[in-house]
Amino acid sequence: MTEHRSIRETEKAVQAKLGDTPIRHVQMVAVANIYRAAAAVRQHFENSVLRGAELSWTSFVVLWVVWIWGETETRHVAAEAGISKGTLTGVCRTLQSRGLLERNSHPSDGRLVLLRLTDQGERLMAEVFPAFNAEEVFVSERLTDEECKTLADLLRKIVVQTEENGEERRLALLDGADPRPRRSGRRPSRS
Amino acid sequence: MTEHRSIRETEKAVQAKLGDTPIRHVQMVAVANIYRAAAAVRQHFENSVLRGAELSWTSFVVLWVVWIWGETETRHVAAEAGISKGTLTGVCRTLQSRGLLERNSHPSDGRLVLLRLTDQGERLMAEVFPAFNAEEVFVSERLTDEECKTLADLLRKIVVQTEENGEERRLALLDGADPRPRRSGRRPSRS
DNA sequence: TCCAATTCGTTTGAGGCCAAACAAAATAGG
DNA sequence: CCTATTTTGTTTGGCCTCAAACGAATTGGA
Repeated sequence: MTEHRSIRETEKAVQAKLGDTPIRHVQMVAVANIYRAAAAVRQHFENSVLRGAELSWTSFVVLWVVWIWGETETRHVAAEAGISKGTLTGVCRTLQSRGLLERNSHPSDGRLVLLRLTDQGERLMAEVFPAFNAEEVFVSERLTDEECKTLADLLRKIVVQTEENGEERRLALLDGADPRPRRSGRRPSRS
Repeated sequence: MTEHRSIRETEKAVQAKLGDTPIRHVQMVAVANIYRAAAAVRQHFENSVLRGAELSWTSFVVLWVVWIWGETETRHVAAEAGISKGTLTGVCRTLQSRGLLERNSHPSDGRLVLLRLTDQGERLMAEVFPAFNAEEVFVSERLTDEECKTLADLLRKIVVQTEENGEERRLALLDGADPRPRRSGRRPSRS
């Protein structure tokens, strides 16, 4: 499979490149591994359980949120699934066209849209979720239950840190300057 | 910011939904948090250090790999960066067009392509990497160095598990059946 | 009772993302 | 030699992804 260079080798190469610049290694390795693990896990799920159900990771997560919480406003679904509202619009379109999801407008607030699983969506999730959990168990097979808890706990601290202090930090880094626009994205219509 | 439902609430809702079906919760939470943390961290980095340099997460990782290891064959870069070779082709095109990366053919094996940073790429990385590491420190601010090591270690076990046993597992799950093609992707030209 | 400000979901534009199909090159085995 | 087979990077097709722009709807003041 994908063969990576060893941690030790990498550290040495980094040190050689940086020389004097002081680098905090443990944090570097921790963050790198978060991302590597997330990619590996996602890959495995998409190519095992999800492939059979013709679902991408994201569509599964969206279905999961709506399945667990019942009829839900899109803004909550986007937040819970960890995707932008624009992305959600597209994913819902796909799921709706496959007959798994239903979109209804809110009875009293015309801006809101409510999402609900169709019967077919319910049936799919009842079948896929246990298989999904079985893979969660598989990928964490080398961890004890206790270690899983520790892992979840440490990761939660990182999530909380970025969510609670991230925005302030980003502002501080800009130090008054205007944030650069993204390289991609919609441009102003005209001035 | 994004307000999530509490773990406890979620567990309760899941239990209500699943009722009898036995679910391994600690693994579920651990895997969910890996993904949540990866997304949160990536978001923070893209909107802080990387935004200023007009780099996406992936282009940064690609530059980083080539920076650390020097002139490298594309297949190694893709593996190290954790992206598919097709994705790498596109990312390289972007980086090359911005004058940060150079592509040279291998002197003795005509199939290979070698990647190298341009001087401008070198300069950019020398500037961006320390800032990047500072953000790695920021997101792990609530963890001690010891906890960072533990975190990296637990995550590594998950990566190793999926990389060493994932393929076999996926084959076992199929149990002889042909793997379904992806929903998206190139179709056979004609038969 | 307006009318400004806010809060939604959608659209837009550019890029990232993968697997499978593909083409070019190198290697292996007669 | 010369033909399979293998190994590379590239192309393709369909989706995901985000932030900013946008329009529709609601809310808050005066």
